[in-house]
Amino acid sequence: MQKENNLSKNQQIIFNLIHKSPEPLKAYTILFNVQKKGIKAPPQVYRVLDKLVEMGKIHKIESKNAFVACRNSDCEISKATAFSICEKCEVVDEISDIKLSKYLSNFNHKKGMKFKRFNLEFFGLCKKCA
Amino acid sequence: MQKENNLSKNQQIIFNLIHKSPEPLKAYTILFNVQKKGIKAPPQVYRVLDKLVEMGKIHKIESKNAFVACRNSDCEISKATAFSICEKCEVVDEISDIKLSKYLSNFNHKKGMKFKRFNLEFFGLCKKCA
DNA sequence: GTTAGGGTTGTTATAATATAACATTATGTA
DNA sequence: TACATAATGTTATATTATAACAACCCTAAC
Repeated sequence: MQKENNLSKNQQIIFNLIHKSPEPLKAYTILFNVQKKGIKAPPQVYRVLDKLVEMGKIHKIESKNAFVACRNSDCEISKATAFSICEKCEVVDEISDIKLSKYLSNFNHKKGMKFKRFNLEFFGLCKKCA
Repeated sequence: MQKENNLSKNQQIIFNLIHKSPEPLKAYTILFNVQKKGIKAPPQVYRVLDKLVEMGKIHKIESKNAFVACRNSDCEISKATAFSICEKCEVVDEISDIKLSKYLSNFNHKKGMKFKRFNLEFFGLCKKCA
């Protein structure tokens, strides 16, 4: 079992890269950037990405097939994620809004489905691009 | 300009297929199913899908790269979409909840971003699978 | 210390998803 | 008619993601 916050070599390399990136990174962008560090093939990247998502260290922006580091202590292992995405400059911000998070976590589907997790993506123009 | 609700041949073929499907359809599944009707290549499918999304006739389930017909009069050209997704049987339902839709449409980001659109995906187990 | 198990890594090949670029045909409208 | 716009057809290719298998490295139990 993975120790808390104790990342393996490849996990650390890829997490660092994503963490210091101001923008979401795509799997192959990551691959190109870590090849000099010995991570040479797609499966190595995708495996680490899956693991980091599972740990809640990063999130996948589904509409962009790209990954960002988690900046939020409220999303508890990626069970409640929300992002704002600028359609022009493509800046992505993780939204930390406890009210929003609670509202959605308590939302119950009419058809009796019990939700374990949600992902919300807002699109628009950021302050700079508006 | 496309007349309201007046679909072209390929659009009609692909919309019909998606509309009558109980589950989200992927682009290549669609392609295989319409090849007998003369739609032979991926770009033909993707173009129609883009157009139908733009018209609000279908929605893309981002986490599944699949498409469902819009069952909802409230999402006004796909500006406010929400889905429930069963992680076991993969059933997807479009959520029509005016309160939820209003709540999210009125949500304002702290950083001053003005949202034009959102997409929300809930995950869990449906009644049957729970 | 050895050995068994789980997690991680390395590697090759290939599957699945999506778009570029360009030629052609239809449709609506001045 | 003639022009503009949308839709279609086609080939090739780019991008995103996984299958499958071998090897390695812990560490906990015997």
